[in-house]
Amino acid sequence: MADHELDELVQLMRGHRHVGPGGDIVRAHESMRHVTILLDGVAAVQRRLEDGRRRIYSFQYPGDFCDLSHYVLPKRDDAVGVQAITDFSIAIIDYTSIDGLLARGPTFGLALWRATMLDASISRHRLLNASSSALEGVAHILCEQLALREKIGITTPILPLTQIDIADAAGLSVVHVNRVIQTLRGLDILSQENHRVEVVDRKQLAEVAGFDGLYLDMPQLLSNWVVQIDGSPR
Amino acid sequence: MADHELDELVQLMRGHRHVGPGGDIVRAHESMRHVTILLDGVAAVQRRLEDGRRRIYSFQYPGDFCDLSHYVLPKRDDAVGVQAITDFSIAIIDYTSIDGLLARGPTFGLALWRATMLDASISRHRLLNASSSALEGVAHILCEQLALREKIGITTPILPLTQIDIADAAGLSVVHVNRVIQTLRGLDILSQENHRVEVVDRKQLAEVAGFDGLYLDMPQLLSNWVVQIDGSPR
DNA sequence: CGTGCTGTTGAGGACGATCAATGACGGTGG
DNA sequence: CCACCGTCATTGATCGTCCTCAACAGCACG
Repeated sequence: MADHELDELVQLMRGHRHVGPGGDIVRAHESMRHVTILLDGVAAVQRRLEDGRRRIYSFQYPGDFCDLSHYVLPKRDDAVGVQAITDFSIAIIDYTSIDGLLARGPTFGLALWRATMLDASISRHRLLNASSSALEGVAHILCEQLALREKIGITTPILPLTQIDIADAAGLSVVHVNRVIQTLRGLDILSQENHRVEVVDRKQLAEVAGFDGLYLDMPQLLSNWVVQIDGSPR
Repeated sequence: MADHELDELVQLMRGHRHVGPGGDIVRAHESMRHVTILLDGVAAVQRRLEDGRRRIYSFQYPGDFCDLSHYVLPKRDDAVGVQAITDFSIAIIDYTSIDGLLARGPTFGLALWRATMLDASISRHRLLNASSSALEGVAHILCEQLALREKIGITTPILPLTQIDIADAAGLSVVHVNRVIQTLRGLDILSQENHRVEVVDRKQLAEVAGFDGLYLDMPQLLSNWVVQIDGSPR
């Protein structure tokens, strides 16, 4: 997508809003008339089960669309919601604006299609990952998050995720995630500091995880641009 | 997508081809200049790991596109391939033809985007499913396959999958899948006949699986039409 | 009539869940 | 300033699920 097309998209954004940690951005079972774009912060795409457990499908960073699926498949109700992990802010684009851009030519549609394909690809990758050990699984999630954050210019080795978040993303119990983290600390991959997930040896982490990173190699990413719009420090 | 648009698509198809069980339709690491459409038979979207194991991401039926992801993300190499489960035949559409249709207006692009979104949605569902028990997992896969087959007019209660296929799809060992199948037979959900997966009590199967089926409720499915084109019995 | 693939069965062991209790930290109100 | 509470992190013990290894039976194929 060329620069002037990004500009057009940006000009359609309206209604900035702030949300605190734990707040819902996209509630399940809610019908929408606009898509939401994450401007700053971290969010979890998740699903709540009847018994109160939750499953995190992916994490989102600035530049990600939160609820494109509702635009494409409005009837479908996955019971999938998006929840704030940290403080953050969002912008909104009306469906009618999207309609207009799509009608203009195939470029914009291709870009959105591509974004969805990437999501699907990452989901598939998660499936692969799911069948391996807990150590590998957790390490893989950490690698993936580091890589995703780096792509949008966030370079701290400290991840803003609680062990609960990691457990729900990895499909493990919190207790076991804790033990895995202890192990990673023992291997000098995570810092010794308690109450914090800080990666100190990324190379070894990638080795433990069997992390490839190729699947994140996104040609023509849709991200990278919101940073310029928002300009807020992170 | 309206009927006349489907017709256009059909007219762009060329190069029918037959493949035997076990054959590759889409090999990993291969660059393409066309997309492939499954006309008849069953295929597995899978990935081979270094150690020889394989992981099945999904099964495909007539009307499914085998390799849309290569069109959208040509650079990306997931090492994902498509393999024949049964005998089957395919057709081919050149990238240039797709380009042409996309340029014509947003309808076609939306349909393809939607198909991808559905894939992503099914992948996510699989992730949910993965964290539950083996019994639930296998039952869920069986339900899903029955539902998918029904959508395109296949109503036999006999699934053409080996226990190995099911194991690779569920992320379980073959041995354990066998035991789960024994259990399902004991519950009179599967037929007693060995060497065959035949569902006799679908309702109870759905109950065991916690199967919802809503996530397969595809508005404006891209399938259903190849059946009319090909006309071959199944 | 061997050879190979799928399915079946048994025994032992590793991994991760669950239950339960405690510690560390931050915020709130008396 | 301190007691109280909620959330997150940590640790121990026990138990169930599922994997691995190993052997064998049925069936198709040449």
